[in-house]
Amino acid sequence: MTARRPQRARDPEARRAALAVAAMEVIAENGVGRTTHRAVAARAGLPLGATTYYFPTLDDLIAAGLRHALDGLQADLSAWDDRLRAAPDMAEALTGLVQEYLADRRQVRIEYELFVAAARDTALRPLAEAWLNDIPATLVATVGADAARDICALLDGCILQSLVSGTELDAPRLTAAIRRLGS
Amino acid sequence: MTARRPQRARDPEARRAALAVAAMEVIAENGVGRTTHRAVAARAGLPLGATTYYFPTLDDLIAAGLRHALDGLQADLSAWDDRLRAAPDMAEALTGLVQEYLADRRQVRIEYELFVAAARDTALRPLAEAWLNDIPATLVATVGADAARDICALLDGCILQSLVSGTELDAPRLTAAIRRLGS
DNA sequence: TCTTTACTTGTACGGATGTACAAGTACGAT
DNA sequence: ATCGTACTTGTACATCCGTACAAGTAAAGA
Repeated sequence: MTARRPQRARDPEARRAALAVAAMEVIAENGVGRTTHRAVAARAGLPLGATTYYFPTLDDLIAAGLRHALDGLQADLSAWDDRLRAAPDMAEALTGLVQEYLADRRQVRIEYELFVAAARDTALRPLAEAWLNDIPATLVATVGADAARDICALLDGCILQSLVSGTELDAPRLTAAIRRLGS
Repeated sequence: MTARRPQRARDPEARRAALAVAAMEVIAENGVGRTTHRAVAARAGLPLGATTYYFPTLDDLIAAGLRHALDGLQADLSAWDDRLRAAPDMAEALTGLVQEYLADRRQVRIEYELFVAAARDTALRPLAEAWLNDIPATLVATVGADAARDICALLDGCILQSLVSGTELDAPRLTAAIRRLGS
């Protein structure tokens, strides 16, 4: 209408990214189901209209948030792989990485939000599968594809337990369990 | 106001239960975040006002739905334990039970809805922990508390993978992994 | 310089939501 | 029989929702 307020500097790509980040944060705090245009816009410090301009529908906005989170996770995973390759003891190294990962509960919550959302909405399934199937190459090279998959399942289960209970990880126990599965 | 429609037979306890069941179903289909008074009432075939009469707030209604689901899960778990005790091969029996469990995706989705909701809302945490800590006694008796916990984590991870990917469980691989973890 | 296009922003609108509540009704206690 | 209480039900209301859109503005190309 009137638009008295002066326009800010134009930087479409930065806006798109800021909205994706804000969406990710809102999802982590409120869950996919309670993520709204307005909450994301407020979090990004942008007007409501910006959300619909860059993301035609709410599902697109949520998908962008989840995709952004996934990018971060995959970057983490790549760094993990490097550190695993250099580690003297793979099982201990893996346990340590999981402990680090668990330090930021926000990120962990997002991961499981994605899984649950994907279980219900098939459109999100490729996104979730991408993360679930992204197994450290070094792990595969060391223990084989099957054992690597088993170990990842074990880690997912342990992460879930820790996330829900809010308790710390039992590191020695996890290390021992990894050793049993990898051989 | 006018209430022209004739009242139905009174059965408060049945109503409360029907609402909990309906809430559980809506949560499984739409997720905790998209569960509303109206959706639950419609599902239960009851008027909107019934929901707020029996459950003062929406959170109470959702908690009732989750609690109801949890009761069902724990009954299943108890049945599992009986069958485990009678099974000749514990690892194979466990795998079979997981396969049966995965047959009803609706129930599985609810479980993970509960976990994710509990991760965000501490009020739900005791509920989620109750399920997570409910480990078959027979398993504990056979392999010890630590290994039993490891195995449960592995199962949770495998269930998650199957839920997200929509694929079947790799039964022989899971059986072998369980054997490795059970010292 | 003028025009076109891409971006920004405030507002509008039909509909859904959580919750409150008044009006009506069965049923046990007296 | 009547009375009180617990239950039932329809409706009201303020608020929030997704989305649409018109008005305004920068920047690039002619």
